[in-house]
Amino acid sequence: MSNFGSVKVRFAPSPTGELHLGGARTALFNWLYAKKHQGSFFLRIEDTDKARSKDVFTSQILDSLKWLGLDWDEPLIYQSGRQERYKYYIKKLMDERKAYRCFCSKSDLENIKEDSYALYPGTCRSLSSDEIKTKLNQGKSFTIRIKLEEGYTEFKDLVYGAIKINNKELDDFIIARSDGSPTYNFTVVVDDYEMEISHVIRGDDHLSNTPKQLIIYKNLELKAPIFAHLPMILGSDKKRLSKRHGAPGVQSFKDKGYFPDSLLNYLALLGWNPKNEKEVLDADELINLFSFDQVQKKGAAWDEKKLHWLSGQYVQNKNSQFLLDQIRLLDSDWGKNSDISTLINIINSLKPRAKSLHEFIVKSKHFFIAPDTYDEAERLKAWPDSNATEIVGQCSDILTSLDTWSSEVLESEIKSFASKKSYGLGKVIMPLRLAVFGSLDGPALFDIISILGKTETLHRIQYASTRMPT
RNA sequence: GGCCCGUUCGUCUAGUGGUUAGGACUCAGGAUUUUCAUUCCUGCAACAGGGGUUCGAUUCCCCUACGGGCUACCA
Repeated sequence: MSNFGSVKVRFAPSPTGELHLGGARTALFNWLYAKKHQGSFFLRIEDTDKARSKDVFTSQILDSLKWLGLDWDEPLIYQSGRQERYKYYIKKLMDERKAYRCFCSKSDLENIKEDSYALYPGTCRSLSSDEIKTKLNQGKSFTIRIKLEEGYTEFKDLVYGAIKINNKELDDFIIARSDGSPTYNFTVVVDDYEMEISHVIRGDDHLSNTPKQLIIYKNLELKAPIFAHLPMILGSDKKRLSKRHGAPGVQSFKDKGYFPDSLLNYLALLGWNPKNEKEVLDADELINLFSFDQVQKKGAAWDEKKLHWLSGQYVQNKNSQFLLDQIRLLDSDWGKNSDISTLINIINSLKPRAKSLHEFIVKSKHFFIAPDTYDEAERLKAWPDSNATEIVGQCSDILTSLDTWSSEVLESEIKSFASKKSYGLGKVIMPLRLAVFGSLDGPALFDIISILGKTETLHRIQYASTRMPT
């Protein structure tokens, strides 16, 4: 923490799309840093691009942040409501002659520049006041450009270290458009200053913008914050994640039944490492361990397989009642005809097999719906001949005669039957499993039968026997 | 084109001027299990290339290649 005051950070999404993985990671690191230093975490909606900004995206972004548990401090800032402040600072620069009007039109600029890469040559930089007056009287529109001085601009990035660039590489860039609206680099500076942001933590696509912003700070004579740039998150093709390339939204992970804490955990591991070998870390641990010197400089491709694995680790650590509540949030109809204790039993039986809430829903299907068809390959495997049919029939008789219906009793009865007949256990269990569950995969057979109950189990066997080899 | 940034197993990463270059995910094989999964064990697999500096470089420096970013009256 700096000696100058408390840590204040911000996440500044533009509402031109939903929150995707990259944005979520940026928000997370800001949040972690704020929490670690008992600082504040603010949100600023950069909605000045009127054409692309939409309110629905703002609320989607806020919803996603809430879901992730990245709580922010008030107030929520909208750039669109701050036009007067930008004007104030632009006027200040104009008054102090640290910025100037540029009357060049777009086509002028195309002609002036030798090629499209060339810097603005400063055509209007030293117009006389008479010239300016004349152009103004002619009603010529103008932009406002910042006046660069010779020299170097340097700063120390918390992730990338010392960065130094020659101001010659930059030109007198535009800070206000011809309609008077400020450009991004300018609004960021004004906002971060007025919000008293101590640390600007953002994607490294802004690394090259930082010198420009520093020049604005300098011309405005404002104290600049500390910068920390985060490497990009890439897709599996190693390309930068962006809205245009179909970057997955946070919402889609919620829909797939991933837990917010597992996604947060995963995201934290992308571009940062806790410097120990423990990877399953809750928010408190992340906060505790977080540090910029363990942040990577290179982009990181995200990998759903690992997220899936991590999610599975979280499933194992959740209690079953919680899982039930969460499943119901995803699908309010799930198991609606069963009582709670049955549902808890189902969840328990599926727990080691499910890596997301969604998988509970998929894998539990045949607890609720009796199978009516059987996969051909599985039939061949479990019911190769009439022998299987006979075994299932004998099991059915045993089950019918049972009064006590528990996993343990079922197991011992079926096992003793198998050994009495000298059947391998698989010879008994496989055909039975297919008959009652419609699948060769799934929870322990005796758990299935015990959860299904006597009536349902016998029904299913009865139906299956009509489909078995004779 | 210019400037900035980067490059360790397929992926996420640890790491050091002298290491059998470590872990995790994935994948393969094995053990356990009534199936699947879990769990456990084993295995495959990396320092982009070339020059230096050095007794010795994956590690420090330079170049090249490759990748990314900025170079907008987008953010």
